[in-house]
This record gives sequence, C-alpha cells and structure tokens, in this order.
Amino acid sequence: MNLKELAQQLGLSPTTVSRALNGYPEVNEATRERVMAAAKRHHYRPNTRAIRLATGRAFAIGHVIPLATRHEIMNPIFADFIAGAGETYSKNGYDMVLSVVADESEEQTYRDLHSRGTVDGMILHAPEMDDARIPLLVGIGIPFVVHGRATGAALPYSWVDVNNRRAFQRATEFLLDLGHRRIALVNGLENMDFAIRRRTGFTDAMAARGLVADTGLMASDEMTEVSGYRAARAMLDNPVAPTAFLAASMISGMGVRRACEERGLVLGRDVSIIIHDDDLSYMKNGEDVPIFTATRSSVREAGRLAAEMLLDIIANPASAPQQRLLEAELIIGQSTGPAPAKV
Amino acid sequence: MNLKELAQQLGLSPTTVSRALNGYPEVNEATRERVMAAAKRHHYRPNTRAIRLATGRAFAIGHVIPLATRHEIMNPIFADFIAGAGETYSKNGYDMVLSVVADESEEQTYRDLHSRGTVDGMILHAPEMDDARIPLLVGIGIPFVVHGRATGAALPYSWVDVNNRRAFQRATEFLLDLGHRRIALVNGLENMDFAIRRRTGFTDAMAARGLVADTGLMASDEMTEVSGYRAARAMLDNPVAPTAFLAASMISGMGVRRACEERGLVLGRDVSIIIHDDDLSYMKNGEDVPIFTATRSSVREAGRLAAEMLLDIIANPASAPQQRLLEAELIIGQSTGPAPAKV
DNA sequence: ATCAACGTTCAAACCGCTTTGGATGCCGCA
DNA sequence: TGCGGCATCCAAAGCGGTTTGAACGTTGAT
Repeated sequence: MNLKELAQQLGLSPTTVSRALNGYPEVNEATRERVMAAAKRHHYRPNTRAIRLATGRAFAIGHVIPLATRHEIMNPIFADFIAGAGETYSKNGYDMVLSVVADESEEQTYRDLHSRGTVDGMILHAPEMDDARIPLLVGIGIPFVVHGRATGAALPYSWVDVNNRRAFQRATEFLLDLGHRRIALVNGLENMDFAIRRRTGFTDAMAARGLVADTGLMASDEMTEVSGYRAARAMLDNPVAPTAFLAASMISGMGVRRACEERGLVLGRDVSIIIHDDDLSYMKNGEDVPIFTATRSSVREAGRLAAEMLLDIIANPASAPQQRLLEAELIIGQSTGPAPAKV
Repeated sequence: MNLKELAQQLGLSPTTVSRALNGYPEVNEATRERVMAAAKRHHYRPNTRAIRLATGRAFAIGHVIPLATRHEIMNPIFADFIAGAGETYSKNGYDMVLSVVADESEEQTYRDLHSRGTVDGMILHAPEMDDARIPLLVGIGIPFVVHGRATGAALPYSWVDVNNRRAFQRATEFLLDLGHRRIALVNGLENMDFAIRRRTGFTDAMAARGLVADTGLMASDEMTEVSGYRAARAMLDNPVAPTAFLAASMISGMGVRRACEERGLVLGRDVSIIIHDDDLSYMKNGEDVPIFTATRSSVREAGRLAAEMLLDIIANPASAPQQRLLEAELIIGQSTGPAPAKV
C-alpha cells in the first residue's frame, strides 16, 4: 500500500494524505483522523527511499570503522559505543549505516557516503594526532562528531571525549600516594589520540612528584589481552620490576593480571593494577565489588551523547561546534594496595 | 554534479550517460569512454537515494541486534561478525544498516525495515529455540540468513552455523580421555539455541561413557567475565569440586580462570579449562601458544559467509534455502592436563 | 452586496535516477 | 532503388513520496 493507493481509498489527494500524516496544520482535524485511521488499518508505511529522494535527506548517520590493515582488529569498545548511539538514532527515526573498511580506503568511504547522499552526518571514530579526516570532513562540509579529540587539529570541530589525561593523572597520583614509585604504563597504540593524552596524564603526575617515567616501563600496543600480557611480562623481567601497572583497558588489564599471577604475585598486595574501564556491558569490572581499581567512563553513554550532539548539529547547521568532556570516575577495587616494602 | 548536468556537459541524453556508466551494451564504445572520463573528471557519484527509488532496491542489508532489556548486554561477538559481513557488503556495493533495539520492539523493527523498503535482506542474530522471528521473516517474504539455527523451526530457512554440538562433544571427550569425570559446563543462556546444542554435545559425550552430568555442575548465564567467575566459584565450593570446566566463550573462560586461580589452582595441573573460541580479533587465544585449550571457529568468517549467502539469495530469489555448517577446530593449549589423582 | 481572508483541498512539479519504447541513420543485400 | 536489420541515441514515463502554487467554498467585515 502506497500513498497514492491510500489517497484513492480515502477519496483524497496524495497531497492531503501526506500532510495529514506528517502533522501539517492546513488539514482539517476530522480529515486527519480519518487518514490516520486508514493508514493504521492498512498498515501503511511510507517508503523511505521515496522520502529520502523527495526531501533530499538521508535520515541516516554513517559510522566508518577503520580496520587496521595490519592486525585487522575490531576494537570491542565500538560495540558498546554503537549500542549507545543506536538508541538515540532509533528514538529519532534515523538509521545507522556502518562501514567497516580497511583504513587505506577510509577517506574514499567518507567522500562517497556524503556525495552519494547516503548519510546526513557521520561519527568519526578513533581519532589520531593531527587526524587527516577532520580537515577532510570539514572540507566536505558534512556534519560530524568525533568520538575523542585530535591533538593538533587546526579547525574547530565537534567532539565527545573522556578526560583521559586527568583520569590517568589521578590514577597515577593514587598509586603514588600508596607509595608506588616504579609504575608501568601499558598503553594503547600511541598514534591514537586518547593514548597520548593518557601518557601525558601519567608522566605529568610523575613529574609533579619529581619522578621521571622509565621508558622501559611504558609500552604501547593494540589493547588486547595478549599484548597486555606480553608487555607486563617483559616489564616484570626488568631488574627493577614495577610494583604497579596502569592498563589502558579492561582487556589489556586482564593480560597484565595474567602475567602477574603467573609469577605468583598477588594483586593488591605484591602488585597493583589500575585499568581504564569503559564500562562495557559484557565485560563489567565486577559487580558490587570491582575487580580492578579503575578510572571509569561509560562508552555507551558517550555513544548516546555523540549521537544526540550530531542530530542537534544536523537540525541546526549554522550552530557553532559543540564539545563535551566527560570526567572519569575513580573506582577503588581490590587490585591496588600499598607498595610492598623494599626487600 | 548530477546525471542531468553531466549529460548536458557531454551533449548527451541522461539515458545514454546512465547506460554508459552502467555498462549496458547499446552504447558506442567511444561514447562510453568519453562519458567515463567526464564522470571521473567531475567526480560524479550517482545519488543512492535516486538509484534506490528508481530500481526499487535498497542495496542495503539490515542487522537487527537485540539488546536484552534486562541486562542490556551487547554481545561482543557481534563486533567481529559484523566486521566480517561488512567486508562482503563493501565488496558488493551494499550498505549495512544496523538497528540496536530493545528486544520487545524487535518484531516491529523487522516489519518496518522491510515494508518501508530500507533493506533488501536481513541477518538474524542470536536465534533461540523455536525462534518466532523465523516464521515472521518467512511470512514477510524478505530474504534472510540466520547466524545460528533455531531448533524446532518448522519452515526451511537459510543459515550459517558452527557445529556447536560436535564441538562440545569433542571437547568433553578430550577431557574424559584425560581422566576427568567431574566436568562442569559454564554455558551461555540456554534460551539461546547454540547453548542448547552445546549442552547436548556435552551430555551426549558424558552419557556415551556412562556418566550423567551433574546438574550442580551446569550453569547457564550471559557470557560475561563476571558470570563465568561466579559460576565457577560456586562450583568449586561444591563438596566434590569439578576437575575440569567447559566455558562458553573466551570471556566467561577468563572468569572461570579467575575463580580457579583465586583458589590457588594451577591451570592444566590442578584444574582444566576448555573454552569455545570465536577467534575474536581483540581477544585472541594467545599467539603461537594458545592460552586455553579451545574449540575454535572464526565468527568473523561466519559473518563473511552469511553475508555472501544472503547476497546470493537476493540475486537468486527463487533458489532453495542454503545452509552452511562450520566445524570447530580443537586447539590444544596449556589449560588442560590429566585429571589430578584422587587425594 | 462585495470582497478580502481564511480554511481546506488538489493538480502538478520535482527529487535524480532507471527503463521502456521509439527514432534516426547507416549498412548490406536483393 | 528499396528495405530490413543493426547500432546508437533519445524522449518520456515511471519510482513514491514532498512541496509549491492555485482553486474553491465560507466567513466576516465593510
């Protein structure tokens, strides 16, 4: 059943039916109700393809997820971010179109998504320092929101981010207050902006106490269980092993823990671990009692906020770029304790 | 730049330009090249909204991801499955539209996606026993492929699945051969079809050796780290504790491991664990040496296959339903060993 | 009684492409 | 010379909505 047929059924013109259904004021209330009832009765659903062509809008948001060619890793935090954003979209009648692309064809994907009119806006994931995609999207002239920030970006743009620097600064201070001095950082890939900020937070906090972070205690890699494990194992081999670890995620933290436990170290006694907890639904940091001491910030909530911001920008294209900085909460768990006394 | 403008530039009709670009034979080769060159020069991209309306096809596939209302868990295996499917779609010029919906509004989402013409086909995720969505989609008459199967479905349908029963049967036999008798199953939610099949594989293997699975050693819950931990801890409290565990996923397996290590049990010596490994990119089961003994089957590959199957069905609507059963590989890792001698 | 204003409805154009059903010109062959 | 067949191109009619501009009947004010 399409609009024309429905109009015919009702003895009305398509114009009036369309207006009745879309809440335009110039239609008699009695008529509107008659139309609404008939639409419901016949399960009429306007064809999105036609609406999109007629209105010139896509009612869809693009998420381009880069698949690092080298390791082909699909970062699991995307899953929760997307769940959050998806909530917002469905509430507002938008679709989400997801492209998972090898990062060398990423730029072309953005261009196409826009010039072919597939989407009205995009979310930019996993920004790097001086990220080239930001000037690209600004140049293209399509509304977009970055999940994260890009240090060095010259142009203003909209973003939603966690205060990564502050989070890791606080975490480091917490460990320093517990007496730890040899603190290791098991970071994400440092071409990622968030990883740079976390490192800064870490080194700043160390410096504030007159300490320099040992480069041998700073690793940077994809945030997987295995890489967390490997990094921690190597560091524990260090002649002066660290007494505490900062891990970039729940998952790499589990790798760090595995390395520690393999040596018979007891968490919170022999060694301390603080992770950053994205509050992933399938990877909760414990229930009432957190497994890890953590800096926590819900990535799903970030997804919701970024999507809302983007829809707002689409609705008000002239408005200035928006920003939203989320503070991470410091959760005290069982994985931290006073630095062990020197042997 | 749209088709009409491009045609004007070239002094041709839109018809000819369209045909030249789409490889129709009734256009002079010289003309075609001229058109192609001009299209490239002007960065012409046909508007997808118009193509979709004109052809009556969406060139898009819908993935409806149910968000269990109770716990709102976004299963992370979706991420890798989608990465696999996404590869296939981009290769074939299809978009992926993702809806993350509370499961009570799932049925309506399927209906809408189809009747509004947003997608040409769908992938059905996480089928349950007697899943109501299968008759729904068959009734609607839209091409679809199920990732998994639904025991009890009356109508034929297309699916891609892992041989879950066989995988868990083999894993159980492996443990039995190592001398284990008290084997625990830390399963996924048993309204999920795959979990039922795994349990069957487990109990069948036990029965074949004249053993009955102890119901106290069978847990069923969401596959999170915490629930794996809790289940294992409870089982280890059992007067006759299990000497081996079968865990439904890498993640719940890590919870099981945590519970074991908390008791000072050494993996592969005091206790054995076998997991099912979906070969998730961010959660590899070790590198050269697997962490866990596991039944492995790449969910990303399943995504690729399901997408290919679906596109094939869309291209050949009259064809019979297709099926593809993938066998899991048994990977021997460090987490299993002979059953400890009775004390 | 006249006419502007209003409320309500409609015909037709339009969005940007595909596709049907010719039209045109040229060639070879009878 | 005439004509069927072929290669090539085009005008126009869709696809299913939205939106513009106008028509029509009523109403109220003058």
